[in-house]
Amino acid sequence: MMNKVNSLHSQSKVYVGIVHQLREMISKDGLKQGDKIPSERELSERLNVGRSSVREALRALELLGLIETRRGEGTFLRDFRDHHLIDLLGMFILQDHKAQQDVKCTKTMIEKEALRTIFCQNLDVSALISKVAEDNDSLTWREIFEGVILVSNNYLSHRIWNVLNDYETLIIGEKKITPEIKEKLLTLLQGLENQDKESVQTAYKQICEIGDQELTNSNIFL
Amino acid sequence: MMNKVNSLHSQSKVYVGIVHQLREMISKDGLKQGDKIPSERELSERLNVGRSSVREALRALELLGLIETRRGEGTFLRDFRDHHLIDLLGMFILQDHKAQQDVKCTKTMIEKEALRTIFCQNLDVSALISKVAEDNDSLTWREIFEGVILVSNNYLSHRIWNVLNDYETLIIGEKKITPEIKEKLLTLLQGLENQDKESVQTAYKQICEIGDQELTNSNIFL
DNA sequence: AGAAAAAGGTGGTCTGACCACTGTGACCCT
DNA sequence: AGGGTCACAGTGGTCAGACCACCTTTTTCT
Repeated sequence: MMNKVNSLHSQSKVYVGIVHQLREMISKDGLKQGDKIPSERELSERLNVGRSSVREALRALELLGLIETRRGEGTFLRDFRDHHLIDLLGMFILQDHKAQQDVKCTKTMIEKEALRTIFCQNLDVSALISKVAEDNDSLTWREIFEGVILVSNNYLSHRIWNVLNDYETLIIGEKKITPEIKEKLLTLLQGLENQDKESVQTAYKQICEIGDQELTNSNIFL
Repeated sequence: MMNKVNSLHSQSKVYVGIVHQLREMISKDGLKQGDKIPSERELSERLNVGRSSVREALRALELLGLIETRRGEGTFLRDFRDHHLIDLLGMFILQDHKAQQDVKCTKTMIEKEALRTIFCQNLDVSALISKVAEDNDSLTWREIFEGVILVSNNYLSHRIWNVLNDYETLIIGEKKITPEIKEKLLTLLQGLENQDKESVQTAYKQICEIGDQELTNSNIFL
């Protein structure tokens, strides 16, 4: 008898096939984060494969942070934002300076594009402005730009940005919001609201410069 | 008797400990890409763990693209830049939210950024020009823009673009290079070479419009 | 009814077995 | 000596079964 996994992905190893089966299963059954997936033994039976192969697939996904296993309970889907790709990759490619630079460029690209979209479509940033305007010291860099990108309404970019930001944070630590940056941020956001292209551009550029400056001071890897 | 892996990472699961051991082993022995790492059985013995646990760790790293296994030969380190970060993200993040619009926007963003980089740094695109200029009917859309992005020298963006392009191709099929587009492409590339910002922008915009038009004709999902 | 004990399910790990594939080296024939 | 063949050892790929530790649920006892 032909087993399901191999019949669909005949050239792959079993565990890779299982990863694919799992993905299909998740989307077919509409599983969301926090939902429980079948037990290892049940998967092993349903897919006609050994439990060790199921575990190889599951452990791989777990290392990536896509699933979470709780002994005695079962295996559950995690919030995809929580994946550990970053830690893993960082662990292995930390020494690659070019990679770091690529991360920074790509992240900046997404931020700029988000600002551009907001500007061109004149999207509402008033919520962000009041958030920044609040005298809140616990405000993080991530919250701000995550907000910006969310407003620009590109889910995919948001995901990618999150990954890149995690990576950067891992390497150089959390960026602080200084009063100086806060001021520039307000200028930027108000520029977006008032359709003042010039001030948006210069403010963003200044923010980046300040960030870079801080980066070179704190990056122990450079 | 206490085993090595658990003595160092007592709270972790065994396979996670093995991943760490492996990383240390790699840096201590100065292993480079292409080098062979010990066999599963030897690792199992050296670390005092079961072979299945070793395999769970190895399979996870393989799924990430950090190592490569060849049956009958052994396990080898891969080029770390070949990691599958993006592919995996694509597989699990793009699955349910089939936000085609997001894919298109993000892909366009990368292309524009690449063009901008090439323009600002005045990078050499003569190779691309001659490639397009050749009367070669087998020229694909992918080849062109992959070339553009490669010239811009952002590996990470390149990887992301590849995934997005694959995804788009899967949904709407391969884009054809019509003579009209070919002409615009040449205009664009020559604009890059001659530092003619205006013609680059308008040519790219026109290319996108033509592409969109074709897209709405052929997209069976819309 | 409430608490304690037992049972069943789940992931975590190890062992041993078998298969398919690869490289190597001994062996044989010319 | 040269060239080819073949058996063997090593490697990853997979499976089955056995424990263990832990959690939840059910049953049992007080």
